[in-house]
Amino acid sequence: MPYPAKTSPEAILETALELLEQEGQANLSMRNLAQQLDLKAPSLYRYYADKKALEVAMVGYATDLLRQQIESGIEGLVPRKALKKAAEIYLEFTRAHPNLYALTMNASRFPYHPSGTGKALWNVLLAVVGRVTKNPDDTAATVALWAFLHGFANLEHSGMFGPSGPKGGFEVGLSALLEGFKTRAT
Amino acid sequence: MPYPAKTSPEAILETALELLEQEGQANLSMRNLAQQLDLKAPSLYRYYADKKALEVAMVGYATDLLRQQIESGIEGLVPRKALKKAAEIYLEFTRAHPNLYALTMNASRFPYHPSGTGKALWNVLLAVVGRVTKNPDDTAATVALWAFLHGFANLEHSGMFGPSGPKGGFEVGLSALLEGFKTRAT
DNA sequence: GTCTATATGCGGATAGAC
DNA sequence: GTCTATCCGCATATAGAC
Repeated sequence: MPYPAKTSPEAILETALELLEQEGQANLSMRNLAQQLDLKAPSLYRYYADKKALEVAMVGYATDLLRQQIESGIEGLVPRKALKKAAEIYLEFTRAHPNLYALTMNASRFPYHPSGTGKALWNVLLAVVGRVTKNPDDTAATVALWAFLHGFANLEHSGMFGPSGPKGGFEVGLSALLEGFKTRAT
Repeated sequence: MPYPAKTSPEAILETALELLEQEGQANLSMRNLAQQLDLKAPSLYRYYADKKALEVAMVGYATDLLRQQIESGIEGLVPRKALKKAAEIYLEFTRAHPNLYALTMNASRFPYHPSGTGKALWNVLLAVVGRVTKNPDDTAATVALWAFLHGFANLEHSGMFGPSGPKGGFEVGLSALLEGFKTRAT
């Protein structure tokens, strides 16, 4: 008869995030998570209906955090600088939380849900790009930037660049896209 | 006492490739694979030491096939056209074999091995980009292109573009990169 | 609210008979 | 070369006692 409760939805979420980053997605099991919280696995189901519900919460946290970091990081910058800064923050985020980012983007398992935190993040990127291309709803250009950022982060995290590394590929690609987007504005 | 053998390394590999595309990576188990071949799982270990060895063979097949398709597809094209064509073939490949492509690029599990088929594929991309940037060893630009292609393919396959789709983002990004690469040549 | 015990299912891989 | 039988481990999730 433990009072008060030994845990909470927030504590579970926090611990899950830590466990994900430290042990990787493959080791994020309800058993391991419970162990970290000095609990047994069945107790977790009082707070999250199933594992997917917990993952949805984790993805929501991730997209919200990234959006916040970008929004505050680009404040007061002119369009071009803002886009570059947003790209850098995005990449830094994928480096700081590689497994959380992978979970977030591996979300083909979650049904598309337009009114989520992912939509808010998308809108921030859309606005940043729009200020450069002079088109506030430039889906195509935003998709292009997103693809580049995501691809670079993913290849880097997967170790696909090998021991020699990307050799300035990020800066070159970002500059080229910016150049192309400027042309697009005229 | 079955003579001749009921299977072969080649037949196993082929069936594994089919099974991967049809059922997805999660369902590619030694048991399922054996069933497709009218075998029992233990028999497979006579031909591949373990599952990882089989996956290595699959990745080798994928990178080799993609390299071949790009090489023959760009034959006789001028540099700019060749790069565009190579990018299109790359994307088409990821659409034709999404799960095989994912396995190939998910290869952080495989140790980096410079003398594999992946290196040959990289060299083709390097040459294609080099003809545009007038630098036969332009690692940075090749990384940028690769990141864009991989990112776009990955986001598309994950359903991250949502119901509205990428809205021309591929063409816009590719043109922007090409534009930037041309500038790089001067 | 947490626990033990369990249902149920999956996977990779091996030993040893035939 | 293929098989049966098995070991061993992992997982999500539930029932019901406390």
